[in-house]
Amino acid sequence: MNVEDCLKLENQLCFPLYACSREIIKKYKPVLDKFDLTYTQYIVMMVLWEKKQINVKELGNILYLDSGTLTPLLKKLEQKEYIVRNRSKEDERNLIISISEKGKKMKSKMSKVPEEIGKCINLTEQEALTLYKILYKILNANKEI
Amino acid sequence: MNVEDCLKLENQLCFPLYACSREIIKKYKPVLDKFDLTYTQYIVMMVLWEKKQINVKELGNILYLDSGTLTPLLKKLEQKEYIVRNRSKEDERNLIISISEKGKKMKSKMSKVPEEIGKCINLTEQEALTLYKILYKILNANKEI
DNA sequence: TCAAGTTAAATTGTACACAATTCAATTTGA
DNA sequence: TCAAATTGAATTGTGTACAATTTAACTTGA
Repeated sequence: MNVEDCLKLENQLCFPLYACSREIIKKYKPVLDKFDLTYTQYIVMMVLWEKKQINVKELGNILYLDSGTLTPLLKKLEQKEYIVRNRSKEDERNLIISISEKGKKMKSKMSKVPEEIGKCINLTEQEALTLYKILYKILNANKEI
Repeated sequence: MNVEDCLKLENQLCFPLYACSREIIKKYKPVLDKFDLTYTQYIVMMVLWEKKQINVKELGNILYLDSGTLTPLLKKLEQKEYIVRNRSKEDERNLIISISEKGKKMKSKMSKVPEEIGKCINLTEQEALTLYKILYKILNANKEI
């Protein structure tokens, strides 16, 4: 590709990634609004449905987010009573995030969410799988450094 | 997929999209810092290198951004003297964004940027193309509605 | 054993994103 | 023709993102 063309928006890979990510997250909004969750809060809840307990550092590693983003977000989730924040007895530096009963109960109510969103994305099973694999190839390579 | 599994983070398609987008944009930072541009400012400049002139609405359509995001960002680009903001004579509602001489000159200085970023992404030519096509399939389908 | 180094969260400051509203300019239709 | 509707930016308010710094707790090594 020549110098002229390589700086065209249409020849970038990051731009459609960035735009696509935001467009899909917009589709989540009306669905998640019913549960008083933002998309970022929703993926935090997803981690907690699996892990039950986790500290901020580990949570950040999983979600590629730092304490600057997570601290205020976790405080909001605690206000909504979906999680509990507690300092670790063994190491006071660690803040342990635990899911609350209310948070656990929400999971079953949200079981239709992935399906609802899936309907909005016009990919074949095969395309979705290919996309998934390529994205994780990028993410995993990135992590190794 | 059962109800239990469909709410697992690892089974989501949006999450790696969201994480990947942010991870790649982070890679742009040290490169764009040299030009005193953020990633969003950079893609605005890309549009202007091609179009020379465009109003906020059209720019927003291309970048999937609204005036709430663009208005303050464009004011910053004007302060840096990369663009000029002017009301249209024909229709005072339209704000015409034009590239400045300084903005034009920056383009050639930035010709190595896409290559530098490309080196950070470990995809084969074929994978990159596949990813590109799938992302635009999603974006275009979304636009039609 | 305790000063120096490291670590985990929190804080600070900047910059998006975006929904919702406002404001001003233009268009439209009875 | 002019009030009502529409349109394009700007504004307002909330919620991330993230770099850089700070704070407090823990670890380490001379």
